[in-house]
Amino acid sequence: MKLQEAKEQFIQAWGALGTSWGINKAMAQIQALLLIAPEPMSTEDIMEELNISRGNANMNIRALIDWGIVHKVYKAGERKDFFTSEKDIWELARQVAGERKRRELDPVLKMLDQVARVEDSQSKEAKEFKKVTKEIEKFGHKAATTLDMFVKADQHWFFGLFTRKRV
Amino acid sequence: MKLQEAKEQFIQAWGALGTSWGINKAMAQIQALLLIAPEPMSTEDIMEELNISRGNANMNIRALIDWGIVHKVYKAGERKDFFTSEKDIWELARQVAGERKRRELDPVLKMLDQVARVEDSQSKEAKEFKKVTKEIEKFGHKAATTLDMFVKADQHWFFGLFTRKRV
DNA sequence: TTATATTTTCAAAAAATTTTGAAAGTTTAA
DNA sequence: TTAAACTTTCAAAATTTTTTGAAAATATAA
Repeated sequence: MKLQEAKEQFIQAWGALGTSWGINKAMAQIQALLLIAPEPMSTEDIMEELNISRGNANMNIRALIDWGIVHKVYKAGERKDFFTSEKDIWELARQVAGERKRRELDPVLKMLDQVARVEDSQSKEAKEFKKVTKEIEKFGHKAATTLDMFVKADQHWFFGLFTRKRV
Repeated sequence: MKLQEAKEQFIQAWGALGTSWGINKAMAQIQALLLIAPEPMSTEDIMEELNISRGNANMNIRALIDWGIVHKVYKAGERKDFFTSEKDIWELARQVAGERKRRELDPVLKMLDQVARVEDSQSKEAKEFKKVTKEIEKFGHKAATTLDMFVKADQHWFFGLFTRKRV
């Protein structure tokens, strides 16, 4: 396989994966492109390589920066901004996991805490509602703890948990 | 908070959560509704409660069955189909994790294996490409192993790993 | 069998999301 | 200062995804 073909396949697959995880295609593809780029890229480089507009590139680069996985780089003697991706995959996964927890899991836990205070608790309906939401809340808290550990953990320790023999 | 209000809040939050994980709103909301329903529901019950069309209800119920988290139930003397959700949250999470691994992670690993066979490996570009994709592949395999463990694991053992003291 | 109930399909419509591109805003060099 | 380089914004357009609803298909009872 030629390099160009391989790159295209990688970028397109990464875009498709992003899509099924609620991340828009351009954003995922920019991330993929920066991952495999040996040098920081400018907005124009990215626009050209992915065939996307300036506005699209700009917005998604900033979203990636907001996620903490792409960084602005200043090049001496250059006026434009350049961008690189975090390249350490463990670091990337930690960052994404931490952000998604904060943005999605934490608000759901808050909501579950709210709805647990349902007044009625005589009816069959209310009983089932309370039971299920409490179970989800318990699970959610355990997941939150696990994610917090993951975010702080050392890669070798973490994966070791699943490859070493069960005690 | 009144039960009706709590239900609505739960269902709408679940729908929103689904959306940010690449699952459509109706599908996530049907799942939420069945989770808190004390009895199996018919397509009509679901249509009415969520204000969605028959086609929409039908397609998404089938998608949920396809994911293995909603089941058809036959009610004696009734002609229509009724549906329930898997209610055990651990079981639900296992099922979803297993399916997503199969549908998304496995194909990406296959792609990475493909692109690793890039011919050129002299250029800086090709070197970086190989390096990064190999790193992702290694990480991906570890994630796959972890998911496989999760899917087979007992809840208490699994969460215990993160709450017990590190050895 | 026939009629009725129920489910499925899918083209078209609606809604949601993404992308564009040009204008406005900002920064930097001279 | 001014002007050029560069970045940001956002309304409109394009695209993608979801939803609808009615017709077709299937299943069940009489």
